[in-house]
Amino acid sequence: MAHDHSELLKKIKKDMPADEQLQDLGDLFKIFGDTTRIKIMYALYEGEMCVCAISELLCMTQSAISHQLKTLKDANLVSARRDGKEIYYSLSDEHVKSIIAEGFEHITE
Amino acid sequence: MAHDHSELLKKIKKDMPADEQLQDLGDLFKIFGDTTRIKIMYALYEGEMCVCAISELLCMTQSAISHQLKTLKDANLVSARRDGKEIYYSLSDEHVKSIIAEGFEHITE
DNA sequence: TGAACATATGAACAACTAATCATATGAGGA
DNA sequence: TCCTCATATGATTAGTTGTTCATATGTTCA
Repeated sequence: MAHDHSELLKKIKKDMPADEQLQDLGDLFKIFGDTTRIKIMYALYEGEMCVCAISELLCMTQSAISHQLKTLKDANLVSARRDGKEIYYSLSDEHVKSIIAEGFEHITE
Repeated sequence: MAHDHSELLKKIKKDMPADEQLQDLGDLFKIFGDTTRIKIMYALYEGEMCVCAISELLCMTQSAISHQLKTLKDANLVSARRDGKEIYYSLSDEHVKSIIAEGFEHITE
């Protein structure tokens, strides 16, 4: 197994977050790693929208959007509120925007 | 196709980034959406490391690590430098850290 | 030059994911 | 109560992804 790294590895292991946190972090970014979901989150930047408005905006079926909204909701990235027949979704917190903003900085340089 | 949203949609479409950028953004986050890659990037927080040190740290095969390093390199998230037989990888820029930091904030609240 | 070491790479496969289709749930109005 | 509209959900499937295995490339040293 190659030359000796034990000194370096010992130090790095100390500073690394726990495996479970790294897993959660990966799971979080996985959710941002889909264009449809990114678009949904962007659409909600200015405020809440009902499902059919989102699906019209993205030119995708209501079912596809609903599935993705469920994913986003399960990850606590969006929240839902019912008003009559419609259900309005909105961003859960400001983290969504700041995460996207950081990503944006990287691709536009 | 449901009730009328044209006013709202028109406004939102104006403020949305171009499709291509949203695609790039999704592709970027997709790379962060894997625990192995997250761990590699974290390992490089303190400085460069050679491939076999990383594979030893993560207890994974050299091949698996090499494949992931290629993914990271293709996305300009890490850079490589050869020194003799070894190849040392390091983070390409500070964006990596700030993106991860933002994600971390979300999961630790 | 040849052996040993470090890394890269292509093919193959299992696991996962996102969209689709069909259908279920749930609310409002006639 | 029945019909319609808005949304949710389960099953299926095509496409994608991460790891493994085998092997290739490239460097050092004797």
